[in-house]
Amino acid sequence: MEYTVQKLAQLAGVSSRTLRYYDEIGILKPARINSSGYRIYGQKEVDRLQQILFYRELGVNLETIKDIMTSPSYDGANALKEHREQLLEKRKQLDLLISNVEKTIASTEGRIDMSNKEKFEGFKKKMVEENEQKYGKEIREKYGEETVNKSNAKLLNMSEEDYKAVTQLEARLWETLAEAFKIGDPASETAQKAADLHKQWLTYYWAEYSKEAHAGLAQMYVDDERFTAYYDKEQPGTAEFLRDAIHIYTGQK
Amino acid sequence: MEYTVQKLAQLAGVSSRTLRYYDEIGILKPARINSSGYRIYGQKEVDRLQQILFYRELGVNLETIKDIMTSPSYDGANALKEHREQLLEKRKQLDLLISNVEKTIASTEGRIDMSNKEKFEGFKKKMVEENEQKYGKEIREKYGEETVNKSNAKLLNMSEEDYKAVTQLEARLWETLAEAFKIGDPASETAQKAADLHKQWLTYYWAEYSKEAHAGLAQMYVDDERFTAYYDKEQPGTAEFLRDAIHIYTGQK
DNA sequence: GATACACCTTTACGTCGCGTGAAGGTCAAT
DNA sequence: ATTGACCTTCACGCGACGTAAAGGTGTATC
Repeated sequence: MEYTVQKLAQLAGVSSRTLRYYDEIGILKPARINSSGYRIYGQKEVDRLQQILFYRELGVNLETIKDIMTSPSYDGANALKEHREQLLEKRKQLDLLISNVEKTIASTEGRIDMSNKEKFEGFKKKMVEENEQKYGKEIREKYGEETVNKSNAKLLNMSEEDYKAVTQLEARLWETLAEAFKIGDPASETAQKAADLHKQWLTYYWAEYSKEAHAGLAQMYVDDERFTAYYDKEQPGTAEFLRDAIHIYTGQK
Repeated sequence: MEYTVQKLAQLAGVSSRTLRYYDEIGILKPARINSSGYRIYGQKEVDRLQQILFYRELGVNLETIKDIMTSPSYDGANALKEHREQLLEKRKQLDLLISNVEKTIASTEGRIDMSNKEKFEGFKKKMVEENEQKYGKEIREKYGEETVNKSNAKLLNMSEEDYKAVTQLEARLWETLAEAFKIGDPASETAQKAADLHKQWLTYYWAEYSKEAHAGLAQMYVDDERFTAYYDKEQPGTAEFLRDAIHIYTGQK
């Protein structure tokens, strides 16, 4: 079965403009162009569009969708399983919102008390996800598409549980780093502990860890003002110190 | 408890830019501006922001949110009840998508057959809603904010069931209209039946029906080329015929 | 073959809801 | 006074299309 633009648009519930745009940006090319110059889509494109719409529904931007789906490691069957997991996550968030609105109703009726913080339960999760997407972009600019495609795919799998774990890792990293800085030796046991915590933190963002990449990222913390500022905010010199500790940890120095 | 921009932004999980933008477009004004020119938000604004975020979560554009919330008939407690209903609807749609992805997985594993149409179940609903929002805008341009605010509020309450009913009404309207046109008399029983069906169709979009508004809309069908084209697509002259039938129905002629 | 209508193409400008940054002011702790 | 966090306004840019113009194609009907 073949489809021209409007036929496929109607089938999928998108606009023909969307399909032309997707062709233009290379995310969904037609199977062929007929003698009149018309786009002709086939079964493969139907299935691909479905996947795109799932990613879109999950809030993934088109550039990232394209990266993921053009990666050699992309596997349609696995992607579907991931979509399912993400959709279940999304439903959890929606359940949070439903619970929130029900509590708010009870609160306005004077049945319960509700803090201002609770009033935004379920909305906040979104912001966290957006920040994580943004951070992924920073890494891309430094390390290229291949690494980041993988990390984005992994990123989308991060559960609430993982997120908590990451947050805790980060907190421990800061503590350990501050302590190690006081000791003053990037080779100390404490500093090496910090480097290890940093590695563990990274494994939540990187699908594959390598010492080279770790060392390179540490160098970036010192070379890039924004990262330096971030790490030095509590104690100037922290970015350099962490870079040194990581270089020792990874055997680059 | 009072909040400056960042405090409220953090509480709610939005950006400070968002809050400034909301002030700028008049959707969420601060309680006051302090002597330094800083925006200061209070409890009322916290609650209002929560409502805005619920509407936003439900896909309502900011202009419409503003209209709804500034309408004299706006009632925060009722809005919360509506949010709840809409969120439950949204969950139904999400369940459709989850069901879809599960079926697609089963299909790729060869366990079931799945049509291309089924592959887009759950995505299509969205497009319908978007079209309805757009249509609401058409009416606004002709009838002003007051009527449309109410119709938008009603629009958001439209359930799947209502939607089906509307679709069926529309189908019957077209049938009856075609039949009445053949008879050729806008005063005929059939034509009056069509006008009545049209009224019933309208009650899904208008919170309040009036004969004047109905007659005015019918005139608009003839005056505005786009509506005329829509009604004349199967039989030229249909827009005028329907206008006449409605004028008789509403006693305007 | 001509006509009408629905659909196709490309090009191009615009919209919405912010994100980002610049330039400069304010607050609070040291 | 200094520093760092936060505030303001202004302004440009972005992603994902929506809309329209100008012109070509397919199909049914006369």
